[in-house]
Amino acid sequence: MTQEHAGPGLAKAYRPAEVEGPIYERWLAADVFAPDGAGSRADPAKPPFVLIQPPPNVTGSLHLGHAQRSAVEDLMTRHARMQGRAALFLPGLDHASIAAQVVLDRIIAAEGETRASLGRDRYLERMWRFIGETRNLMLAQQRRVGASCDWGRLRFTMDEDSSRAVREAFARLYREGLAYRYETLINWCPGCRTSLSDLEVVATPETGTLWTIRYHLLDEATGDPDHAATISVATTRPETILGDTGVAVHPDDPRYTALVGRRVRIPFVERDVPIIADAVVDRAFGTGAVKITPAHDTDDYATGERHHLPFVDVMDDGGHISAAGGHYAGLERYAARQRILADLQSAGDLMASTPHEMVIGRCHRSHDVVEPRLKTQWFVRTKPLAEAALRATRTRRTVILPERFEKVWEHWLTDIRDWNVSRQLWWGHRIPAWYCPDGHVTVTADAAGPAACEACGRPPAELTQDPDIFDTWFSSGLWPFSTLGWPRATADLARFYPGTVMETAYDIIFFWVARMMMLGIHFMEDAPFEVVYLSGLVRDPYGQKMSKTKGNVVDPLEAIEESGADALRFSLIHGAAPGNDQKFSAEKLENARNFANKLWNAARFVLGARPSTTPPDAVRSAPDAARLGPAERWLRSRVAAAVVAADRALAEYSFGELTRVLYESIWGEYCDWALELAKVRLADETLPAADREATWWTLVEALDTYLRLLHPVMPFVTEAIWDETPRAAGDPALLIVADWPAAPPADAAAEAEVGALLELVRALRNARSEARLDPAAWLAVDVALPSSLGPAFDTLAPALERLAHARPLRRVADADALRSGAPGGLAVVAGPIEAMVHPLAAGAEAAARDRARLERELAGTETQLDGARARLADERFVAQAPAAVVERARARAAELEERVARLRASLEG
RNA sequence: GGGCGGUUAGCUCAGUUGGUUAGAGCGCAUGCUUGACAUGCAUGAGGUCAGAGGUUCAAGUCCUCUACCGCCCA
Repeated sequence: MTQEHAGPGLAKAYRPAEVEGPIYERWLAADVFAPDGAGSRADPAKPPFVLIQPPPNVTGSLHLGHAQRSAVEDLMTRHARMQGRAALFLPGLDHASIAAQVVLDRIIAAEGETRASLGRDRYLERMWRFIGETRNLMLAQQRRVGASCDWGRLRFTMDEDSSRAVREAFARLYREGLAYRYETLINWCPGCRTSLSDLEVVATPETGTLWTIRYHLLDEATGDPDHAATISVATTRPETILGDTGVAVHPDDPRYTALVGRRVRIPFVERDVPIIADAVVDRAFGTGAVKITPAHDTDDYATGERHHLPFVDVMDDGGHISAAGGHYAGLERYAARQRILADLQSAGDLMASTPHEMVIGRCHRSHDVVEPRLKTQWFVRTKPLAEAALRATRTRRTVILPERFEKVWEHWLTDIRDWNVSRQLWWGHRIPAWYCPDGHVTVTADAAGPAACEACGRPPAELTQDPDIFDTWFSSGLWPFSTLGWPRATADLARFYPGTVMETAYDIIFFWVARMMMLGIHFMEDAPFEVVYLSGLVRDPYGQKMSKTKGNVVDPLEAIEESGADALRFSLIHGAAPGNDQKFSAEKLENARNFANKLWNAARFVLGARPSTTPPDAVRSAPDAARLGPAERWLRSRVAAAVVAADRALAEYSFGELTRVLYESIWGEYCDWALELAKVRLADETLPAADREATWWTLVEALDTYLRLLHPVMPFVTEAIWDETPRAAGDPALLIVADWPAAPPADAAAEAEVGALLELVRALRNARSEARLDPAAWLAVDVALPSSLGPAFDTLAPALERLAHARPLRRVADADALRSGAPGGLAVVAGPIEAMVHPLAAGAEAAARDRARLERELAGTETQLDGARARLADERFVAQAPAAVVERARARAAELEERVARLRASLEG
């Protein structure tokens, strides 16, 4: 594409598939994505713009949510780049520890393998092979969306730099006493065979069963069970009977006072346990007596600690009963439950069973019921870190958008509990802790491991590394600085930390944003970003979350192939507000595609309408102000308004507003009016060439500005058109690095004059339509207008004729002259302008319809006038409202009065 | 149990610090092969802004309560 082929060189319809690929290649070749690339035009005096991409999970293809977020991230990056800031959009991929294992487990299952059959080393090999395949696919998808990432700085959460950062971060936390190893009750997923953080457990309301079970008290004399003396307990989990080490009642419960201190025999495991009194027991629940299983229940754990009860773990890692469960050993936990219930039944000790509404914790990956279990795990002490994160948001060092999320942020960080970072998985960062046979712990950031046991000096050969890996969010939490080279003191780290914006979906605000804030502030002594922009979720047209299992996932590539990347981006940004979910629909996509096509065709017209006197390679400069007509001045003023509105929307991160402004300006003003007004003038050979040139340059200037404003949202089509658009001196070769436009001054007079004349065109069209006159007929129209509009009218009359399909459009002296002409005309009132349309053949029917139209208009206007008068009659309004508001109300009332008078005159005349 | 959000045209959604006549897209109706575009053009119909109360000269917008829908935390 070259300038010589401008206009005619553009195809009749915009075909994104032919345009997008080559343009992306040109951007890459020009090296404009990197803030320090050869093609960068960044001003070193301006602050850099840094957006580290939330790394998508490397496990699969991208969905519409990714496309939406890439679009928003890219929009911000491109805007900043055009403002002359060094803009870093750093891409990445996440190894997604547990999520990846779930995916790979499914794949190898289809191959007849299991994690166990492969073993750790071969499993990890298989994983690297798998992500080698998905990785390139995912990166290609991002390019198709148009993301202007600095691919040279691409990072992976499992690459060497990230590993170094993870080891260093953990070693420092350990030294500072912020990481510790401890045995306690943790969340265990038997399906994933790993512990989970509290966030990964999903509280699920379910209807279970509450069973009442009878335990036999021991005869105090013989120590044998007394078949007559029993205590009944209520439980939803009979299988945990095997781990019971106590029965508890409320200390003030008279039903049981006499039993406290007695012992009962736990059936099947034949364990004798005490009846204890503890205020934690809810007397109203079940029988008022509860079994205590300290190793399998959070509340029981605390009770067990208070009363020094033994902790008996009766399950294994796969959720089967362990050897501690006697002859139930080996049974899956729910099978064991059924067997135990049956055995209780036959023993006569199952007293009742009732449906019970309860909340069950399930694994957010596998949906297995999470088992509380006693395990030794690594924890991060979060309290001090969370306080620092709260300070950052409270002082507005970091702002969360939309602001309402700051409330949940406050709440969660205030009540935060320590973070279990150990996972019993294979795919992830190995915990850099080594244990010696004496139980000493050595933590080191050294990739080679410790030189000796820190405590007793035993050689490395006698030390064993912790088999566990880190929660995937631990490495993610370091992302804002690990990506920049930390812990090494790199130039990137100095220049690009802290970042500017963190864009992510609101559903991972705790998983991720909170951890980045905590760890960023801790290690870098400054919050990792200025703004947290939380996107909503993209749902299907019915409001459902998109998921592979539901089969309602829309592949962004399909949408791109169908309608183009720009259309997809626009449709995902248009009408969306931060933090609000949005439904994706084919109609929105189609509308966006139509918009791209509209812009394309407008450009095709403008570029093809170059006056013959203007050379094809002419350098663009501001049009000659002395030769601008009212339409040109009007357009320039409207463009200025668009720049102001776009700047405002961007400053407020209101990207839906940005697209709304641009759509309305480009389609509703530029295409619908400015181009149509210009057509006549451009074709008018009687005008001096310089006038026609000034008109054309005004159109080109406006197009150029719109392209710049729209580029961050629709980068491909704008770049393609700009390639054909005359450049100004100093413009770069590519729009992506062109300057963001500055708003030219507004022209209030031109806006008022042309605005009134366009209103006349609308009123004439309306009159013709309402009277059902022949749409093809050129109708003679007389116009009476205030003298202030005279010059603009005279200049624009030929264009107005064309737009209203009215010819001749004659200016008459005043309204009386209007009515003194031939009878049978249709009266039209448009603001301060009055007109009389003369139908070719005066029909009684048309006249009647026209009368009805005028009467409707009069009635509506009178209603408005009544309202305006009532308002002004209110003394309190006049006294208390701001003077400007009152003034506007007065002007409004005066205008309505005039309008009513004109309509009345028209009806009478 | 605690908290947050939503309820605006047939559908999907915007709506700035309260201030003219509440907007858009799609859909609908009536027309139009007007030389950039039928992926288009013109005109039109369609809303007591969930309900009730309050603050204010003025409320879709602020406050209180209610109903329904959704989400988060426990």
